[in-house]
Parts: sequence; structure tokens; C-alpha cells
Amino acid sequence: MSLSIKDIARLSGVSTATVSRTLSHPERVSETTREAVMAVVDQHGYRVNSMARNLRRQRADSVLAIVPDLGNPFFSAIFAGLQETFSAQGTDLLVTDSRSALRGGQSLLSHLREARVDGLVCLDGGLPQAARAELKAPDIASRVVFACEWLVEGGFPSVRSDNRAGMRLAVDHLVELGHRDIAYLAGPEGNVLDTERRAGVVDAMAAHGLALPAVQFGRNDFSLEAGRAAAEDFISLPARPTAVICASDQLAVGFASGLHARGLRVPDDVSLVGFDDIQTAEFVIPPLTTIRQDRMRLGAQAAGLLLRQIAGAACPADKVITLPVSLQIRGSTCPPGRD
Amino acid sequence: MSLSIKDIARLSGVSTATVSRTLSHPERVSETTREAVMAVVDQHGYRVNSMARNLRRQRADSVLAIVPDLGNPFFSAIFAGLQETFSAQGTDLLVTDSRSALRGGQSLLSHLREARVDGLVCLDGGLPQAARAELKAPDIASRVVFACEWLVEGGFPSVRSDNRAGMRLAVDHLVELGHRDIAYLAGPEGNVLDTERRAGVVDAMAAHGLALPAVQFGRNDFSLEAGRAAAEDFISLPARPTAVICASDQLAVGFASGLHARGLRVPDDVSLVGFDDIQTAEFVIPPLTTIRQDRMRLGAQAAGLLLRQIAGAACPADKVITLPVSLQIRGSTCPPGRD
DNA sequence: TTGAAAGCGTTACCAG
DNA sequence: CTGGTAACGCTTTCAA
Repeated sequence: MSLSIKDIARLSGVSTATVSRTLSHPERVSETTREAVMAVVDQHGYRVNSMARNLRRQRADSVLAIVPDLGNPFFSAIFAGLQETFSAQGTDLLVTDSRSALRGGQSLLSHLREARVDGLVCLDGGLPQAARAELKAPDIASRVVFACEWLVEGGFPSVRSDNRAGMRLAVDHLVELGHRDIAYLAGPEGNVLDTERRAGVVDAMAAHGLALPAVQFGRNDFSLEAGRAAAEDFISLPARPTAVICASDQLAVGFASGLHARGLRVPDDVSLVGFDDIQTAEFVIPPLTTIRQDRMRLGAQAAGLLLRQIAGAACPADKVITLPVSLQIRGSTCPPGRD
Repeated sequence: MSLSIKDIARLSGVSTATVSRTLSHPERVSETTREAVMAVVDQHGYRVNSMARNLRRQRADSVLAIVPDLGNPFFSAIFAGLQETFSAQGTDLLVTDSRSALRGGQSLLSHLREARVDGLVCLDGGLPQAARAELKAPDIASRVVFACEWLVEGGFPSVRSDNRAGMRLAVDHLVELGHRDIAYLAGPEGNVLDTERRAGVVDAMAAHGLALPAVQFGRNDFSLEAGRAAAEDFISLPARPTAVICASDQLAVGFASGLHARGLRVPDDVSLVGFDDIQTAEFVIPPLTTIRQDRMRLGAQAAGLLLRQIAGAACPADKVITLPVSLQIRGSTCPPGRD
């Protein structure tokens, strides 16, 4: 077995209290003892047992991130941002997806309730009612923040991109190119991001005296597959819009792939704008014009916010940090009717 | 504060020992007491404090996964596989990347040494020497497994895809199409995956009486950017190969993008084969012919292996689980000289 | 500046 | 089947 604080105390001829102090509050110990103790510590490679420390200190020094789907590569950049900030503060990052977390009627909060983590960062705005209700328990709510997505009904601080502004940029860009007939390829029905982005499109178009076509398409999820499937619907549309704004880059890439398979060209036949600026957006053919959101920064901010919450900083339950987005003009958009 | 086992004991008129038993070993308690205790537990929503439990049980019920770069979406599928298996066994998954883990000369093992986790799954075969040495400490080595990548010098059980077989499939496919002049777009120098995949290509070509061109290109990393940059080199090659096998899908997609920008068409001018079958491979234009590795399964197997190790199952230090791969023929390959 | 000792919340051994 | 009671390894008063 590895050494305990008792061994170090014995080996360096002081009490466990002093060893503990040397390690946790070196300034409260005389220089000579400190050096003596540290010598023994280093020599034996002693490390405090964090379970014991945490039990005593009553905290876990770790945080749980919950995503809708761990397999979705979209979240990796957010993880990177979370991790960077957390690890700089000595906090561990646990990850899980909503499905596993909720499996077998388990509570979303078991980790919090069992004192395994100090807080929760939730990236899933589509939690089932039961789970949402749980989160609102008074001693819990102050230790969760939402990132990227959020709960429509509010109640938690959250960090998100400026989805509306993003869509305004997209619409303005297309209108400037000369497009009037613009469609919105929707994400999953009821998803907060989809709602917000659609509203952004509608508002921006209204500002130009335009409106979305009555026919909707999309409405599955944000995935590549959904995008490809939507291409079929698009093709059979009576009057085909000259441009499509997609609720996500994945949708846009899938959509482009579907169009291509049916002989329609981007941007010649249809201009395409995505949302997210995922890594591949710049590398698909043609490169995707899109709205860039800084997912890494989003993660970092969420982590910072949660850390402050945990540390006890008062934070209005409805605090929203909105991150700016920007338009990346690439090859998937051009003036209409260029054929 | 939340209730402790003492409160539950008092409330249900039994000892803490009995409450503990009811929760951990229900069969060792009479039905009547069990029911009485559970009633109180449910009524108050009591949950054991895992820090206390873990301190007592001397385990953490959690595992740390170390990736080279958390921001790389390639790993998300592996995380999903890891998480699925771990969570089914009540084990938490912590994630970090090598950079954060090693920051400030910190030990890779601090988590293990501080008893924060029971084991390590390492997805980074390129750890610095110091870190590798550490991992081999006798009490440590038996609690780490490698997944996807591995250490050239061996020493740890690992789960990996059959990289060589994959490249054989790729070469056979191209040769069958009529290609003789095939190049390999390399990954990062010294990376085990690159080494293995290159060897796979070389061997398979030799079996057909062919050899790689003397000129190499690639040699940065597995990224989209590296792929695009390689396209420049490719274009200035004296005798251009008719087909290129890429060390990864990201490289292939970036390469295709670079070729496209320079007016070369895939597959008409160059056939392209990737490796990994990332999600987007099927959706880029043209869809990428590639070698599919099941990353989710890879994660799941690694998790299972580690769990068994932790549980004390003896496992030869050089145990290697090799997962089959398959060829996905899509639009990026065709017979040479079709123009 | 240091040490003694009381916990932190569980579990598991040992009696009964 | 149940209860008393040592641990688990550390931190933090409280006194000296």
C-alpha cells in the first residue's frame, strides 16, 4: 500500500497536523519543519488521498458535464473549453450523456446527491420534465449552469451563443447577394436552439420585408442524415428557394450531399449557410459559409461561471452570458440565378 | 445539510450498520427491517455519501481517460463507447487531455496516486518518456490500458483496430481498380498508427509487386489542415500517383479540399482512400472510400478490459485485442485515367 | 509554531 | 439477523 499521512509524520518526526499544514498551508509552518517534511514527502513520493481530504473538506473538486449524446463530435470543442478552465482550477471533469445518466429511472442528480461532484454543467436543453423539476431543488439549482443549450422555462444561469444575431448575419448576407426566396432547414422541433435560430431568421427577413416560405422542411435533428433526408423534400418543393439557411453545419453538409446526389449544385443552384462553424465546414466542397460560434470559449465561460457558483458567488438564476458570433463567408453562397 | 446514515438509523430505529447493510447487501437483512429502512430512505430521499463510502471501500468507482486533444472530434465516438460500458458498471468517466494532465510538470498519475480514480485508459501513444516510465510502476501498470493508440515499446494491454488489415483492404481495392502508382499520405512521424498503417500499405503493395514512390508527403499530423497542405506538395510531384491512401479521414478530406482548390478532381484525377470512417466521410463530396474502424466498440472493449483489470483479473501485460475493420467503398475511388 | 484529538459518513468485523 | 465499534486518511479547531 501507499504511505499515509501518519507515515510521513512519523518519518519526519512531527505530528500529522503539521504534515497536513505543510501540504495545504505551507505558510503556517516554520521554514525548517516545512523543509524537513517536504524532504520526506518527496523522497517517498507521498500524495494526499483525495477521498479522505474531500470527505473532510466536504467537496469533490469535480464537476459533471451532461450532453445529449457523447458520440456527437460537436461537443468536443466545448469539452476542451470546459476542461481547460476546470483543470486550471484543480477541478476534475466527468462526462456522461443524458441517456446513461437517466437510465433505469436514475436521477440526474445522483452524482450531486451522492457528493461525487460539486456541480453540473448541462448541455442538454431537452431534458424530460422529471429531470428538470429535480434540478430546481433549492440546494441543487445553485450548482448547475447550462451551456450552449438551455431550458426554455429558464431558472438557471447559462452561457450561449448569440443565435439570433447569427441568423441576422446569415440573412443579411444572402439578401445582400440578391436572394429573396430563402428557406430555413429546421432542427429538431422544440429544441431551444432551433426555436431561437428560426426566430432569428424570421425577424431578419421581416426587416427586409421578406418572409419564409409556408412549407417547412427539416424538423428531425441536427444531424448529417437529417440534412440529407431534407434534400429529398427540398427537391420536390413546388417553387424552389434560391438559398437555404440551415439550423446547423451538420444539417448543411448532409443537405449539400443530398442535393449533390440529385444533381443540384451548391452554390450555383442553391446557396447554403450553416451554423456552428464546425471544423470540417472549411474543408467540404464547396467550403461552407456559416455562422461561427466559439465553442471552446463557450465551454470555458460555462466552467468559470460554475466554479464561481460553487465558490458561493451569488448569481441571479436567470443570468445569461451571450457570446458573439460571426459570419464566415466561404464558397457555398453566391448571387442567385448564376447558372 | 443532507441526512447521513446516522439520521436514517435513528429515524428507522436500527443501527447504522443495519442501514448500511440494507443499502449495500439487502439480502443480509430481514425483509421487515429492510422495508422499514427503505421506507425512511425513500421518504427522505437519502443517498449514501460516495466520498465516505469510497474512502472506506478504498476505491473510487471512477476512471480517467486521457486523450491527446479533447477538442479533436475523432474521440467522441470512443468516449461514447467507454461511457456506455463504464456507466453500466457504475463507474464514472473522467476525461482530460495529455497537455492539461502534464501541465506544470504534473504527473500523469496524480489521479491514480491520489486515489481519485481506479484506473486509466490512455488514448495517447505519444506520451513523453517521463510519463511512460511512470506508468510502468508495478502498482500502476496493472491499472492502465491503452485504446486506439498504444506504446511502441509495449508493456500494457491495449485495444486497437486492425490497422494493417485495413490498409491491405485499401491497397487491394485500388489495385483491383487498376491503380499501380499509389502514394501514402502520412500522419505524424513516429505515431504508432502511422507506422502501422504505412507498414500495412507497404506490405500489401509488395504482395502485388508494387512499391510506394520514394517521395514522401504528409508527416505533420492527422488533421484537415495537414491534408490540405499536403495537396500542395502532391501537385508539384514530378510523376503524380493515380491514387492516394491517407493515414486518416481528416487528412483525406483536407487533401481533397486542397486538390479541389487547385483544380484537381477526386476521383477523376486522383482516387482517395481514408482511414477511420468518421461520420462525415459518407457526406463529403464525393463520399469518401475508407476503412471503417468501430470506435464505439473500441471504447467499450477498452472499458471492459480495464474494469476486469481493476477487479483483479490477471491479464498479460502485452495482451492486445485487435478489432476488425472493413472497407467502405464510396465515391472517392475509381479506375485510374478516367478523364 | 506545534500537537492532540475530534470528526467527515461509511463499511465490515466481531459478538451476541 | 442485528448492533457496537473500529477503522478509512485527512483537516481543523483548540490548547499549549
